[in-house]
Amino acid sequence: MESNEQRILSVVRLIPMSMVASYGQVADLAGLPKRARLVSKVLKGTNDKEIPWHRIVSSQGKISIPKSLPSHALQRQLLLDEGVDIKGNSVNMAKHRWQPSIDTLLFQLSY
DNA sequence: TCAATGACGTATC
DNA sequence: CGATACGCCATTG
Repeated sequence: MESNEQRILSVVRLIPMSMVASYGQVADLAGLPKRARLVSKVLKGTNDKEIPWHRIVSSQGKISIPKSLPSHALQRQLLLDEGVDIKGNSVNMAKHRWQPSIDTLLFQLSY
């Protein structure tokens, strides 16, 4: 059986350049409703360079990492480098919200 | 056990 | 738009 962590990372890997998704959105797509906090926990603990963790923000488009942590500035910079519109610490969701096609999900996932 | 915690979400004011 | 309140849930101590 595939672990929840694995399913979450599988979804995050699908997010394309300059697009973002929310913790809750990822949880839902991974088949784990009400588990947004689990997503944050998983991302916090992964070191895999292939995982675009910086493309995950709150449902309001704000960077959730505390400003006191260095990774907050890092996420912000990584997004800017991809051409994402950010004002303050909020992403322009209307423009960058990720909308995966059903085909994308069926191809990459097995459920 | 149980209370506290957190890279959350939604509703209200 | 910012602040607060409360719901939700796995993890921690």
